[in-house]
Amino acid sequence: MVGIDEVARHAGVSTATVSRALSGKGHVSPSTKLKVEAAALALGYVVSSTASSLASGRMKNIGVVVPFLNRWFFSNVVEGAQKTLLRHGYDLTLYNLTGGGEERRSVFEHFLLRQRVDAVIAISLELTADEVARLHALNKPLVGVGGPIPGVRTLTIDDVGVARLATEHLLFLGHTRIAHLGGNEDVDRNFHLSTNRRRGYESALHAAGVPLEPALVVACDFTLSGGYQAARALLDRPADARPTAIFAASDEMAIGSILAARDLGLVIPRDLSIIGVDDHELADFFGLSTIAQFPQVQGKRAVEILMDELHPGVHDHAGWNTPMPFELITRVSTARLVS
Amino acid sequence: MVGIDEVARHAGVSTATVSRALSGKGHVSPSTKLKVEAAALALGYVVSSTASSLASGRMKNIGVVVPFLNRWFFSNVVEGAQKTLLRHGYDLTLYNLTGGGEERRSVFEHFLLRQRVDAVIAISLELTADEVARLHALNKPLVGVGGPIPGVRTLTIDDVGVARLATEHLLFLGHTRIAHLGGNEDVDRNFHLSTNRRRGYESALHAAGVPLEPALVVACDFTLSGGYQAARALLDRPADARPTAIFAASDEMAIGSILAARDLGLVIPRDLSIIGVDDHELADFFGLSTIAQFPQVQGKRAVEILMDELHPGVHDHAGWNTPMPFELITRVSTARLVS
DNA sequence: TTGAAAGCGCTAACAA
DNA sequence: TTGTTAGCGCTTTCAA
Repeated sequence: MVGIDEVARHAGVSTATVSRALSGKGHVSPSTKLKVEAAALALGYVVSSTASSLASGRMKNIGVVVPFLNRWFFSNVVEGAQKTLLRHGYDLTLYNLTGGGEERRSVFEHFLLRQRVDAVIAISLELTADEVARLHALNKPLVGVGGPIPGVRTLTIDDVGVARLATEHLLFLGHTRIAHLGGNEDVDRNFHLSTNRRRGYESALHAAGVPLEPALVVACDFTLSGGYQAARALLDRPADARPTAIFAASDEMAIGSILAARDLGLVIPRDLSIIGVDDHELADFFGLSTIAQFPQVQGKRAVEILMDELHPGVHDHAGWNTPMPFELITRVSTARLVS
Repeated sequence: MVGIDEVARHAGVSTATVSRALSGKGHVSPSTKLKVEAAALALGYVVSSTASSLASGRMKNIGVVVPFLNRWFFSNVVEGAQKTLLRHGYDLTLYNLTGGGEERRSVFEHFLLRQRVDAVIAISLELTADEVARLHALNKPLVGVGGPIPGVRTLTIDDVGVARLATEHLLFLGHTRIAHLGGNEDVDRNFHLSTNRRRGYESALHAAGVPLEPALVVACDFTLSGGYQAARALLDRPADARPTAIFAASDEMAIGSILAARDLGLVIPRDLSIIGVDDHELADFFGLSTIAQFPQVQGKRAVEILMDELHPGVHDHAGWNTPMPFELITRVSTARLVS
C-alpha cells in the first residue's frame, strides 16, 4: 500500500502539499500540482478513504434508505442517485428498511449514525420524528424522495396534479363515466399518494361539472394483479352500466385493467380507455397512455440538493427547488369516446 | 460525539478494554464486559467506523457491482445480500457499472480500490482478468453471482440443468414439437447463459430421442416484448406446423409468449404449453409454469462465502459450495398434450 | 485479564 | 505557495 509520504518524497514536496494538490483544496502552484499528480500516478497511489475521513470528518458517502429494492420506482431512483453520486466522487451505501421495529432501529443506530454517511436520502419512507431529529442533531442533511416527510425537504411529483392531468385527458376525449383505481385509506401509508391521486381525479371531474360516482372509485393493491381484479369486477356488467374509461393510479394497475378488459372481450380503446401513472417499462409494450414520472431524475435531483448542502457555493444546481416533472404520454390505450 | 475514552472513564477501565469488550475480540472478564456495555449504552456510544477502520484495516463494508438495478434478478440478489450483510454488521456499497470504458475504470480506481470495501460481489458482470487480478493483489475476496468469472468462485444455477428440467417437463407431458426462445450467441455476453440453456434444451430432446428442429429455436431479447415478437412469428401458422409447447429461457419472454398466443386466438394450455425460467413476480399472475431460481438466496450465499473468507472459522456456513437451488413450479400454462 | 502507548494515513491549522 | 506538526478516534501489540 503506497502512502502519501511516499508520493511526497517522490515529488519532492511535503505530504501537506500532496494532500492539497490531489484534493484540489488549498492553493498549489500549477507546476507542483503536475509533479504531484505524476508521482501519484506513477506509484499508483490512491488516498486511504478511512484516513482521509478520520482526519477530515467527511465520508464521501451517502446513505440511501429504501423500503424495497425490487420495485420499479425504487430501483430507478437508486440508479439515478448512484450515477450522480459517482460523478461527485461519492459512494452510495444502501440500507433496506423492509423490516420494521428492531431491524430498523439497528440500522439507524449502528449504521447510519456510526458516522458512515455524510447525508441520507430516504425513498418513500416515513421516518419518525425521532429519526429525523437524530439525523438533524448529527448535522446530517436529509432529503426525501417520493413522499413528504414532515419537516424534511422532499422531492415528489404533484400527485394531485398528475391525477388531474390524467383525468382531464380522459375528459378531453369525451369520457364522463370515468372510473378510478387507487389505494384506499388503509393502504395509504405511502404518504397519501393514493389519497392525493384520488383527490386530483375528483377535482378534475368537479371542474368539468361531472358528478362523482362513488361506485366508480375502487380501492385495490398497487399491483398488476390488484388492478386486474378490481377492473374485472368493475367491467363485468352491461355496456351501459360500465365506465368508458379508467384512470389507474399506477401503470401496473392499468396493465392489469387492460388484461381484465381483454378477458371480458372488450377492445381497447374502442370499448374502454385506460390511462396509468409512471411510464413503467411495460407501458410501452401494452400501448398504455400514462403520466410519466422520472424516478431517475428524482434520484439525481436529491443528490444535487445534498451536494449543494454539503459543499455550499460549489455546485450551482440553481432551481433545485423546482417541482419534479411529469408528462402526459399518449399511446393507444386512450381514444375519443364514440357513442 | 462521545468517544471511547469517555466510555472508558465511565466504566473505570482503559480504552483498550472498552475496545475489546465491545468488539468481542480478546478476552474480557464477564463483569467488566457488562460494565462497559452499560456505560456505552448510557452514553449512547457508537464506534467511529473510520477510526476503527483506520486502526484495524477492516472496513465492514462490501462492494456490490451490478450492471443494472432495475431488473428482477439484480435487485433481488442485492436485497438478499443486503439483509444478510446487515446481520453480520456489514454495510453494502452499491456500484453501478452500466457504462463501459471510462466510467468503469473510474469505479475501479477511485472506489473499489480506495480501500473502501473488504470484499466485492459482482453480479452478472464479466470482470476483466486485469480487474480480477487487481482485487486479488489487494487481497480482496471476490465472488460472482449469476455467471462464471474466469478464475473466480461464482454462484449460479446450473443453466444446462435448469433448461433440461424445463424441457423434460414438456416432454413428460407428451410434447415433442417444443420450441425454444433464448438468446443468440451475439447476445450471449451474459455468461453463456443463453447458450447453456439452449444446450440443456437440446440435451433433453436428444435424450428423449426427439430430433432437434432448428426452426423451432428462436433467438430474441430477454424481455416481454422480445418474447412476444418471437412467439408471434413462431405461432402464426397452421396448427400442424406449430409447436405444441414453448420453453422460454426467462419468465418475461414466456409471458410475452403467452400474450402472443392469446392474440393469435390460441388457448393455453389447450393449444400450447409454455414454461419459463425464474419465477418472476408476474409468473404467478399469468399462471406460468416455470423453473424457479432464488436470487435472494444467491445474494445471501455470496455474503456467507465472503464472511467465511473474511473471518475464517467464525461462521460455519458449511456446504456453501453447494450448487444454487432451482425448482420446477407447475402452474396452469403447461398441460398434457392431447391430440 | 487489563493497561500503556504506539501507530493507522491523512488533513488542516499555523507558521514560514 | 509550501512545510511542520498536531491531531482525527480507535485497535493492537507488548508488558504487567
